[in-house]
Amino acid sequence: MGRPPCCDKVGVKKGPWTPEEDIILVSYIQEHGPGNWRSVPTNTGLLRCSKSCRLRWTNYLRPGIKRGNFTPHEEGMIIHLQALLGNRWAAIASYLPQRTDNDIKNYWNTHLKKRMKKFQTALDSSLVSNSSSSSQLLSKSQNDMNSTSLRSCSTYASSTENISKLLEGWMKASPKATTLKKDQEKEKPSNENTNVVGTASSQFTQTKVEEGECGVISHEELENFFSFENLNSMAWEKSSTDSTPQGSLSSLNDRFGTMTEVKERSSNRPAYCFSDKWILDEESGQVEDLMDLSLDCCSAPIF
DNA sequence: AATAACTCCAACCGCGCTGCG
DNA sequence: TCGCAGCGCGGTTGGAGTTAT
Repeated sequence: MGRPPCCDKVGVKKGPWTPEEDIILVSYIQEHGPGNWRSVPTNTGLLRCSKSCRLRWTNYLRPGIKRGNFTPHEEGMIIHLQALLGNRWAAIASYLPQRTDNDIKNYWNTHLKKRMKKFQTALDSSLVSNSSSSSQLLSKSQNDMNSTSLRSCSTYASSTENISKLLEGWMKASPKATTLKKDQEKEKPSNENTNVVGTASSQFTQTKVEEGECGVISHEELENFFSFENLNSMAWEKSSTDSTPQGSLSSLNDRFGTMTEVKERSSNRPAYCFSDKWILDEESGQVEDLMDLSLDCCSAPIF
């Protein structure tokens, strides 16, 4: 039943990629550009399935990928976006242009989810006892945040970075790359914030705009939705109910209908929807504001 | 020093969506 | 309209590395 695995073929290699394989893949993509993954294994002689090639490229070899060292700001973005979008890692990743969905997903699962859970427990007990230990909580949580974000990453990543750097040089020189860049440029909304967010973000923005995700939502509704109370309750809901996106996403759906419904309802698409703007605005400091707000509101930090 | 327990992340798997013939 | 191929996404896993005992 179901589709047979794409890597079922005998002779298809699995497991970690070697630098040699990376070079072969990168060279091929340099020549032909990313895409048409089906033909990659046959044309390169790599004993990998197309899926594996695509994954390796998108998650590690693609130029411009930043690895390890999530900044507190990035963490804040992830936490808010996760609360807002649920486990839609690709969507979240589009707001963090240098991070891959896999990276964000891993980081959430290994660091942030635990921390949120831990914090919620602490918050619950502090609310019950109505103690005034919030400042201690804050400093501890902040220390935790800082120490984790200072951690570095895998060993092979460095050689991957080298390949990426080599590739960046090619991206600048290659006419294909220029075309690609142009295409991405076209997707950029004409908003001054875009220079911060980058192409991946604009891609998502466009996707969202195409979906008409926000077109029918009133500004007021969204402001209510993004109010601290909602953000917080969603975040806590989320962190306490395993990893299903239902908590926050269903909140969204309850209020605004499913993506499909919204898509169906909307044909007039704003260049920017409110949630985009809100998130983009975070780049200029709203995350910090919200964090401050959270302290004021319930005497307890988000992290 | 040995090893058990734990953490982290690269890679895999399966499913859904989309486009095409 | 249907079936298939290709691609993208999210969940899960395996194993290397790290820490605790």
